[in-house]
Amino acid sequence: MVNLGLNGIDMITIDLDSPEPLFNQLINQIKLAIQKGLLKPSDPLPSIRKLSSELDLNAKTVTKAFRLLERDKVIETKGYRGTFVHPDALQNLSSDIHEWLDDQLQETINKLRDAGATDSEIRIAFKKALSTQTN
Amino acid sequence: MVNLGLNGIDMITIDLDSPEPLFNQLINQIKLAIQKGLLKPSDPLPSIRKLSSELDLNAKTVTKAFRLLERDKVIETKGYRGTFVHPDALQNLSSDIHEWLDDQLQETINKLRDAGATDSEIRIAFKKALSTQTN
DNA sequence: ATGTGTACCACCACCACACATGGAACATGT
DNA sequence: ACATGTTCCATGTGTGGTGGTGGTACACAT
Repeated sequence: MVNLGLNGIDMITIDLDSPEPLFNQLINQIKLAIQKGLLKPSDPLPSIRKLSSELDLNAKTVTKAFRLLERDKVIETKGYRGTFVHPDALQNLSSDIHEWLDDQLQETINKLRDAGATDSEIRIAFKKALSTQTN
Repeated sequence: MVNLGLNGIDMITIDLDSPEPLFNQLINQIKLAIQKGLLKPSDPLPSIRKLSSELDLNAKTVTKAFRLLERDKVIETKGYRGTFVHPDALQNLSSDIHEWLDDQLQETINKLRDAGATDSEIRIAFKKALSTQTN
């Protein structure tokens, strides 16, 4: 369990013993800090290297969290200038693509099942379709 | 490599060293025999126990092949009376749901990817959707 | 030089699944 | 009694994905 005081405020809590993936914990903690107002839009975030060393995580883990947060427009990376809270972060906190993902896949799977496909066959076809690159 | 003479005709060839799953080889061999006319509609097939012992396969493997062949209406199991080639087998030989399966899943996955979803996220959502029972 | 994000290499532990095996029991009908 | 398909128990092996770690290197700008 590691706490990080950022801007003089304790906001990041990582539990190394939790079954929850570390990068996911980090994502949720940052979102929570923004929602609580501890981090405001356009505020600077610690660099990947600083966060990884202070939280005692690998840089790759922090990088992964940042990459996903940026995709969802919760943060903004500006190259050598560092990473910042996205101006519209508050609006994008709840924009979860996961529910939509679940619905889409559930719909497709129901259709395939109705056609008589075995779950095993669906899994195999799914693996094949996913491994097919879209290059 | 095992050959089975059925009705005095060699028609089943199983390669134990092939990467192709055994149950799949069996399915294709039976379909091929029907297509070639070596097995005709309403012809009787060897029992699961006989086939498994003569081909040196486990009964479960043969059972799996038979179950899938029956789902596709290529064969017909009549309980204690044995298993027979389906009367409409020739029409159902080409009814491969696999191509359709591949297309459906590829289409869905492309849509999800375009929406920015990670392959990992897609996999997680897929697993969740598949584990959701339709009872 | 120093710091930023980013991209690649490799490795390990864990877990879920596919495939196949073995054995046992059941209901069916002859 | 006998043979049919069916269904449950269990085990093992191999494959492949995930999460995480470690290191190195690059382009960028101060």
